[in-house]
Amino acid sequence: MIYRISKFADKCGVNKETIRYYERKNLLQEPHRTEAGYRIYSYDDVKRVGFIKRIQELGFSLSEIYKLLGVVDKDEVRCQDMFEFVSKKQKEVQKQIEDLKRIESMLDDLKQRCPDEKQLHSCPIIETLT
Amino acid sequence: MIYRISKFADKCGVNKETIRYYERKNLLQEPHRTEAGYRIYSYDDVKRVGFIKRIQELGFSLSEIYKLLGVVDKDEVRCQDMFEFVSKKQKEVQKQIEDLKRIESMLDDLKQRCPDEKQLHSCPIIETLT
DNA sequence: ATAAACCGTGTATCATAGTACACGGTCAAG
DNA sequence: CTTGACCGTGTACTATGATACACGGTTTAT
Repeated sequence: MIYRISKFADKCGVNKETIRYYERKNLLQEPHRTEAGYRIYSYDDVKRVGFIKRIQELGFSLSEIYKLLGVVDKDEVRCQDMFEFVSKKQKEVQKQIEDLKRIESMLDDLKQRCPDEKQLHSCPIIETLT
Repeated sequence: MIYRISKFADKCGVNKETIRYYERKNLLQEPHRTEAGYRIYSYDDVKRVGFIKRIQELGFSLSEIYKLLGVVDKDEVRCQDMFEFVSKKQKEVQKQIEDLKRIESMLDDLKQRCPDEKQLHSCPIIETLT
């Protein structure tokens, strides 16, 4: 199974410009080419893009994924390194959750200040924030 | 109390380019000018930038703040509108928290798959995601 | 009087994650 | 054998929230 870029992008569920973009960003190594210079991809490449997309959904940026792929591509100590990567990201996500919870309760606070008849009063939210 | 842009930006705790940027984005109305064309600001403007910055920290984007300021600047029904703005943002933040919690538990799942001696095995995280 | 500090406008740049388009070559079907 | 679909490269553009810089005019301090 060998694909040219359009079919490959379809298989991966992404735009073909995204594939070229990932190549420029070195998330995908230079693919083999036909004699006319067309990129050709294998099913392994589909799996790699799948990996990128799934880990991206877990909150990793492309530059983090680039480093992570460096780990994937080397055999030594990758298990240890992956564990650390994931642990670090987990801590970041936990912090984001805490931050958002604080914001959520501040928004709730603001709502509590509103009078019951919202037509009749000056706005305490604006006053609180000014 | 009247300020030119540098002192004004200092009072607001932002860069003066940010002030000009907010003006371009219509978050600040066109300021009065000296005869030489220099922008001049009052203490009310400091309060307005303070409002922008505080509400930005609550997760509102500048384009949302732009709409919100439209509410602030009109007197009618602003209390009702503010309440709705804040409620809508609160729901968004709650959703973000839920999403991040799901991600956090997925990251935790991945960690659980790791063997105890991280040197010795192939990496289950990579296998799971591939 | 002159240098330093300040202000104006316009444009460019940063990071992030792509998307779009122009221009030209290649390939397959009718 | 020509048309349409596909591919290549390079460049520009999207949104977001600023930040920086060049070039020229103004104000302030010494």
